[in-house]
Amino acid sequence: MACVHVHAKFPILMSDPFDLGDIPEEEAARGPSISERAAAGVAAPAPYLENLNDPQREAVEALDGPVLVLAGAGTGKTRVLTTRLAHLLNTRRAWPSQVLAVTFTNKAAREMKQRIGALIGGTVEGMQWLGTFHALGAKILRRHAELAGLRSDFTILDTDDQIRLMKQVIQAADIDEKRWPARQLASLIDGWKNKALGPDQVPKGEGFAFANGKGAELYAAYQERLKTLNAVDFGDLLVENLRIFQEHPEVLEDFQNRFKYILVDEYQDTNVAQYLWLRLLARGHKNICCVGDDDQSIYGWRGAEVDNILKFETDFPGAKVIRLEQNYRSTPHILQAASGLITANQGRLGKTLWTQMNEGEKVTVKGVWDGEEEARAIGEDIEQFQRKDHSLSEIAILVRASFQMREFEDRFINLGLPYRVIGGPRFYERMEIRDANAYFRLVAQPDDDLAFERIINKPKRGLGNVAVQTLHQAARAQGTSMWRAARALIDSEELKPQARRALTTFVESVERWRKLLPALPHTELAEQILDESGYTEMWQNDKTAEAPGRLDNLKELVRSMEQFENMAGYLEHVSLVMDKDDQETDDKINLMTLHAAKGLEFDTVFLPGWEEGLFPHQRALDESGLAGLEEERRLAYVGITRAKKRAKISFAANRRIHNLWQNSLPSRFIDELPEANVEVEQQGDTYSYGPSRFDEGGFAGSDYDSPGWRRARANAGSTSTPPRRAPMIDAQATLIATSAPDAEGFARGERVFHQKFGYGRIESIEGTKLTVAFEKAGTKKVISSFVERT
DNA sequence: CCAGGCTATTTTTTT
DNA sequence: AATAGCCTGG
Repeated sequence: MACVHVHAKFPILMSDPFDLGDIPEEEAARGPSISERAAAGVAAPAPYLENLNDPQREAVEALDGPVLVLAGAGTGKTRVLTTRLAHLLNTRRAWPSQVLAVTFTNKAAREMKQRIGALIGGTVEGMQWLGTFHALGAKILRRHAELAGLRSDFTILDTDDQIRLMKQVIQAADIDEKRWPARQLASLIDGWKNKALGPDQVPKGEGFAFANGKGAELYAAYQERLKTLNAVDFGDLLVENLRIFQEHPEVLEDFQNRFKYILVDEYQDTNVAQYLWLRLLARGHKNICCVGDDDQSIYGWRGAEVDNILKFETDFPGAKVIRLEQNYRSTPHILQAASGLITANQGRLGKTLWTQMNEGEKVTVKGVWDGEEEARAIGEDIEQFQRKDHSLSEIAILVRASFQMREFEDRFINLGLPYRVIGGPRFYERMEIRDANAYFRLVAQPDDDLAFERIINKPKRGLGNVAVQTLHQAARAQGTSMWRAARALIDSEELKPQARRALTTFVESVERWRKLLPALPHTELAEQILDESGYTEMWQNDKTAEAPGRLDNLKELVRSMEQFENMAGYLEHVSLVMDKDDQETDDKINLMTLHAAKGLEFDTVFLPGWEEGLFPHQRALDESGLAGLEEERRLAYVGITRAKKRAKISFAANRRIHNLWQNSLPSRFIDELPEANVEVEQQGDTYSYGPSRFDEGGFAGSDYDSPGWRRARANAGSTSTPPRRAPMIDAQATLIATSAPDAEGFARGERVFHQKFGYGRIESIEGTKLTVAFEKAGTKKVISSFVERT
């Protein structure tokens, strides 16, 4: 073994004897020798430790046993994580290949690799177990695929494939796909997999929730279909791991021995399956370190269990809990505003964030007339900042729902302010990219039925529904894939001559490409496939506005394939990594949802749309009650804590949602902000009214005593109008949510008053929606509860 | 097989 | 309002 230098920069990774994929078990279990470890201790304290504060350093140095690092916003979480890892390697506690480091997103994994590389120098190639839960799950599953009834070249289906497959399963079970949409089943099954429940473990009640009790049955059928397709979905990547670990203890033991140290990022976002996976793997050496912040748990709706982090100490006895509370990001006002808000939540571990920074500006709250004015006001603010040399890329607008973005985009285009939208549809999700990938998949994996079906008639080859159905039946009858069925069919008389000819050409082409697979560089082959299949041509002949963009994307796709060794490598990447990292560095305003903002920071953060119903979102309240409300509040907390210097909250009195004008109340979160850290901003000529707390305080210039306003308040605060559903009340009998009342008592032709549009006459009524011909504003659709009888 | 019209839908999003 | 997915009729 190479001699050991203990410096911050040295080629640790080159000497890892375990770096070579599969290694004998006993060897894997052996760490660096005693003398090596002792030598490490003698060396001068590593320089990277010196820049840490006390708790940070403690978190880095507490290498043994379970550790939970509660890292508040802006307290140097990533730094601790990466430094800890570097320290681990540097002190020779483990070889890089013996450390399991898990993140949620590919972005986080990339970042971690980069930063570790910078710390210890050189490459991080030896860290073969650094990645997302899913990527690591896939890696393990590929090694032991046969134990799960799969071949190691199984396909990983994305959401789209999943839903198409479920559609087939639903149809096969003779269930009305209209009444019981595949989407819904998909999310149910997803939820079950997040909880690590197999088809036989689905709780009775939940299985009943779909297709009159067929839920679990369909789940089982779906799993069966996956197995025949030699495919898994995202959830399976972990669930199958769990199954293997449970059924084959020797395999589990192998991994337990291998992973001497486990590191987990964003632990508050883990779901049950991930938690079980970690717990099993950590049972070996018990050196597991989880980093997270219960106050930033905002993914409950997709299976994350805040409970995991809340009960860490119980799960891992003897766990050390370290709190990182010194914030290096925000000013005291911002920090206190956020802290004050989050104290309204019940289930939390509790942290007290503090900072050494100077006081700074208070958080501002502004009420505006409607969404358009909100965009106008923020646009003006930004122009002001711009004049003071505030860089645009240090400004962010964080919205609750993406439809809010439009108003800002419109406004910015108008003002000529450059902006970028973060998040949104991803590269690999675009239709043309998926189509291209389906071609590649079919070539590389002949039995991939979903890929086959996707492109069999794309471009149109005269193989329509009839032909596809025939193929389906043939495949099912023979118990093979559609590809094999197709090959058999072209030698038979079953298809019409036309279809038969088309299918023959198609099959021959695919076979030709398949032969080229080992011979030709995969990028060249990709180009050839796209050309010869007529796929490129299809878009060239398409005269719609998107066509040129799609062709560009295809070119970009082929270009980006270069970084992979071969087609198989590319396909694995594409199924696990749905994002593409091209980080723009231009000076532009950042526009994104609050969810997308987690982990980011900006000098100035605008937080528009703080209105009841939008934020907290009505649906979160309706569907998850108090838990939903608390998650919304954490989202607000995340939003405020993104700001380094300025946080600017606003709310509108009127907002158009789905073309309906809604009258809105300021968000309850506004009232929960500590008064001392908030400044109410007013625009001189703007009609505005204050949040309830400011009611008495004299919020000048408002006429919130109008009938509409009174009515709106009454509506939100009481159940005087009969609610459609029972109002949600929590244990303290606090009203959480009431659903919108019906349009009871209104009649056509009646004269009404609306706060925004004035007087008008009702033209028609559909449910709670009224079409009203206003005297000044013209005909509009409005919600009945915001209209006052005159 | 395709076009065009109809209807239902519209929180957040990763892998 | 806008859009996407689905069905029906030619």
